[in-house]
Amino acid sequence: MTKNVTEASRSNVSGDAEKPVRRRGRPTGGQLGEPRMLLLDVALLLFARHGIMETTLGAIAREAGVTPAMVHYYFKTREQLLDVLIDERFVPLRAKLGSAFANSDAEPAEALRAFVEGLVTVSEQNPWFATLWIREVISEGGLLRQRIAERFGDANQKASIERIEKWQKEGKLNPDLEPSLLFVSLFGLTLLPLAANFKWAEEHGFKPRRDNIARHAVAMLMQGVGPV
Amino acid sequence: MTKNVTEASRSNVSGDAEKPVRRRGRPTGGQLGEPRMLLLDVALLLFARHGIMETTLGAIAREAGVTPAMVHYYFKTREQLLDVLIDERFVPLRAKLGSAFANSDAEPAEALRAFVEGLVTVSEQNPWFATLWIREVISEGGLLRQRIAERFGDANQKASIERIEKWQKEGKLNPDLEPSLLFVSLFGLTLLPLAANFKWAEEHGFKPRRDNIARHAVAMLMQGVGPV
Amino acid sequence: MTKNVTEASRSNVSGDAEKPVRRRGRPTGGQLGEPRMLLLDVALLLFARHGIMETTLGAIAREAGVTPAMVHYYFKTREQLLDVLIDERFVPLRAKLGSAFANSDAEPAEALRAFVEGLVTVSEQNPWFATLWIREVISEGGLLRQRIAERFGDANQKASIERIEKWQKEGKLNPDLEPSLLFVSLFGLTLLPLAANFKWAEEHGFKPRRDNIARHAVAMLMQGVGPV
Amino acid sequence: MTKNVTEASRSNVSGDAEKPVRRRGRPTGGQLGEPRMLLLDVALLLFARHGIMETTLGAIAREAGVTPAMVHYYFKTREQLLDVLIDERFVPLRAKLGSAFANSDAEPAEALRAFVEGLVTVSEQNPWFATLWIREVISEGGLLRQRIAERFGDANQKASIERIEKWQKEGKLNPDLEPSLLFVSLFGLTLLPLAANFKWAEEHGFKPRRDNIARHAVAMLMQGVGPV
DNA sequence: TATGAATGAGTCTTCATTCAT
DNA sequence: CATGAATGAAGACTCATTCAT
Repeated sequence: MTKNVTEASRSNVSGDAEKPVRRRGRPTGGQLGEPRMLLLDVALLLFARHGIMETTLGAIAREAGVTPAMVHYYFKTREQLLDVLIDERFVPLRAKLGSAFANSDAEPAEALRAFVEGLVTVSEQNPWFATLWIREVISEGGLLRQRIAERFGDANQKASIERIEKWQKEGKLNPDLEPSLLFVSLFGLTLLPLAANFKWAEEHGFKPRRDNIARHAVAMLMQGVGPV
Repeated sequence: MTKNVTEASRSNVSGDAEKPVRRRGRPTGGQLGEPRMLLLDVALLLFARHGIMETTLGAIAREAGVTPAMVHYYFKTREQLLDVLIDERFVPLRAKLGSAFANSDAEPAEALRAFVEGLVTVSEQNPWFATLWIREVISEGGLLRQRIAERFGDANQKASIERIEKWQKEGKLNPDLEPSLLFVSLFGLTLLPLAANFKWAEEHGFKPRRDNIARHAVAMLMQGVGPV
Repeated sequence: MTKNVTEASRSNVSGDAEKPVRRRGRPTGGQLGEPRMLLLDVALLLFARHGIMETTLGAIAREAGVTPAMVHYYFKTREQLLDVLIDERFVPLRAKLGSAFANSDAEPAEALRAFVEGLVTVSEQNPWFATLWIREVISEGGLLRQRIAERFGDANQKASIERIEKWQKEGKLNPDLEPSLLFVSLFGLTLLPLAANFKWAEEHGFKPRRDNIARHAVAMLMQGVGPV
Repeated sequence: MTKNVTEASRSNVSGDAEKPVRRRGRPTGGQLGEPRMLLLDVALLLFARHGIMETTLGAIAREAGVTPAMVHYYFKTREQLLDVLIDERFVPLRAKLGSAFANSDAEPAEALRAFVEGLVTVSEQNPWFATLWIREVISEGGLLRQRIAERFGDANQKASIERIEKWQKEGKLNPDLEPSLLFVSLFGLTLLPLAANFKWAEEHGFKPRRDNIARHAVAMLMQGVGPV
């Protein structure tokens, strides 16, 4: 059969190593829904690497070694792919983080430290987390922001803020802090450095400064910049 | 990627009025190069609102009330528009911030506080600054990151880091901090909340919590979360 | 450059009916890759009719009764369409012509006559051949020139030239000829008249002067203009 | 004044040396209509170098060191530029060649030889002649073909053909030639090699093989390929 | 379940052309 | 005379999406 020029000539345009997660060849068999999971993984990887809008369904398909039509087959539309990603990947993490804090009856400072360390741990286990959270969740206009907000009423958030205010009144927390900003600050001390520094799959082994980030964030948290 | 999905689904996602900055009608007279400046303004506004890749030249043109061909007339390519934006809008701000810190011979903590307040001030005067810096400069893969780096060698950055290390050795700064992360933390304490909360030009009057953000950041900076 | 001037002003410049090769309606069924071949045919037709640069992908699509996007689907870029055209249409013909001459051990004059007749035959069977060869291969700056040269090292050409020199030394060929120009002359005696006169597919039946061209060229070749 | 990126960044895209004929700076004074002539020269140069359709008014303007608007000022439209070019540059040459032949009462073979040598001479003095004649005049669909034909009724051509037929009947010319093709053949023996080999202005001095081309063409003409 | 073929809508870009100055 | 600014129309190319198989 005559073949179009298409695939053959497509060159890897970005300088990235960009090794496909999996390439060609029939799926290795496996469970039902396997390709679906693969596609979600690949999507997260590329979304984090290049941004959501910058990542085309075609790119995801190529990286996963399937046809663009198949991405469509599984998720029907780009929008729905995002929805699925949020429901199946973001919400669980976010819930875990949230409840860990909400249920802790540790001392305030200790609870916050635990939260921060939880953030770093989660990011370590999910390389896409920091980048996507910073770029697409926190930032005004981020593509995931509204969706996540919808699926995650602000009851939670309100409770947290009130808890902080209570702690401040009890003299257990720096009273100059702005309760509504504290959580953003915690993200800023952890996810932002991670988003800024994370070198993707290309960096085999040697994950740099992970510990440092946690230690640094905790240091800021506990004491600020001033000397002991 | 296609913009149509976006367009279709973001229809005034944050309730923005999305009123064009200026509409039709002959240029209001004015200085030479006026439209060029208008276009740069509009571009920054939309880049910050929706992200760089998400913003088409056509969208900029529409918002500015000109034809897409005219955007092209002034900047020739999308790439060059970015370059101009960086050279004429980012670099000056960045230089101002940098030199303010570099030349300060105040006490460490005081210098950092000044830097943080400078950041907030700059962001106040340039509504696009926080969002774009967080999304497109700091974040790995951000579209402005490399360009800005190119135009802004790391000599500067290195000097700052060494200065911090020196301060730590002199016992003037919390020794548990990671020098290379301190600046990212400062961005995280200021720009991140700004990027997260800023409601654009549409919000006439009532600029919320600006003071709070500076105060909160300084509080974190000076003392951490702990009570006095 | 703009096509609109052209389009507007060449409206059936040579009285061509300009009937599309095929119009709308579902593909007539048929073999796999059928549209690809159709597109190649149409492309050659239009390239020969109007020149390569003057022929837009859109024009090819229109003529073939498909969407511009589909041309793109099959060839991805204009450049690649040219490459395919060369590889699949030009190179085979050129190879046939070349080898026919190279392998002939006929007398010199006879070999040249055969080559000339081969040229005319090929042009008869491939209406686009003469025009495109003259305009885009031979002429300095022709769009196909370099590409064909790349795919067709000059080893061949060199061998032919040396053969001619040998013949001249053996007294079997007019010694006043310039070996390196002989082949161009042969093209000039055959393809140039063809390129100048050929009325395209539109002219059903009645193919004018084909025989004459061969006869004339051979007459010039064998004897020049002088009387017997 | 703020300057658009436009000019500054336009890079010379083709590998050609492409030294502008004249650059910037006010016209050096001079006679009325001077720029007009310059523009015609530049246009012919570029048309021959890159083809007519491929050459934009902008390119001509740049090469001539003027604004695109000025090209327009002098010629109003692209179409009219072509018309002017034909009237002022082609027609005179063509007339000279034609009348030289028509008025010659030399022996047939001698008249043809003179015509051929005239062609080569004209091409030598007008580097653009061969290429443009081959590509845009002789070739079916050439952009100049129809226009030149219009301005140059075929009375002339008919007369020439009849003259040739007469000569044939008188036994003064090879009777196997096709009268209507003889002139095309002459072009093919002279202009085609010239069009194929001409290296533009870049080749300072050293004009290769010009003499050879005339000699070769005459040799073919007088005697064909056969040995003496 | 999967995909090759096809397309409509949209992107950036180019260009000839206009016009006020 | 000359041009900077502006634009409409078109060009190549991209992409999400559909659909028959």
